Amino acid sequence: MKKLSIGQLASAADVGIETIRYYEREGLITASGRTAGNYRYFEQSAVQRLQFIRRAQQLGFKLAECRSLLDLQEGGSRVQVRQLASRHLADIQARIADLQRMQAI
Amino acid sequence: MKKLSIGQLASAADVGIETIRYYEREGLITASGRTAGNYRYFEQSAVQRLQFIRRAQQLGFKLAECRSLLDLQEGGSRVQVRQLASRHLADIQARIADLQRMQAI
DNA sequence: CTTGACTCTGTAGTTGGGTACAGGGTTTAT
DNA sequence: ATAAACCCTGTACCCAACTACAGAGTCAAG
Repeated sequence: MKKLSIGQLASAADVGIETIRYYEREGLITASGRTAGNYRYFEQSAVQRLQFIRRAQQLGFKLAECRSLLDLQEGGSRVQVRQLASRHLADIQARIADLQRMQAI
Repeated sequence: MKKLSIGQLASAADVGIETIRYYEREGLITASGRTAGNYRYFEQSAVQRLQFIRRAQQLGFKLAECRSLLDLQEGGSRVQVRQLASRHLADIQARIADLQRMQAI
């Protein structure tokens, strides 16, 4: 499969280039290599990875939590990912119920 | 009903004193008055107001959005509050569904 | 082979949402 | 009446998560 430059990845995943470099520094994503001229290149799967991060983030996961989720995923322990995620989702659903219960809303 | 000092309000609503003063600066809460010695005092209802803010925040509302919600509430337009909130909740639920749909999780 | 778009590192600035004093005045319990 | 606990303003600092350069090197279309 064709590799992606950082700019191509950025527009495919709809995030900024600087954001990708930031995520790399924070250990959330890794370029699969560098060109002779030191340009990063990424696998197509990086698009999904970024989308995963974005979604988890929108659900209130912090970047460090996203990293944990991705690490677990990497280690192949789907069960743990599911547990971590559903604990978080349960939390969110409780908060929603909470808010809905408030007569003010 | 007995009024609350900022410290009493803070512990009743389980937020920091500095946070309350910050919310006041940002227009999210107002002291109902000041003592002769310039101490703020708050109504009991301020506790609910702070809890409302905290809950909305945990659901991903920004402080400015909380302020809008509270303003609408103040204006008595429950319907608009409900609309704004449920639009947001729908959004969250869509994101949850989204994440759940990702086979990765 | 040029030129314009792209990327590199490094550093600095921004925004949102607080949190921490300093240096002072006020309340309250005894 | 006095000491401990509380509160005041103002300013500065903090963290997360970006975002914006600067100055220099690289790539690709014509």
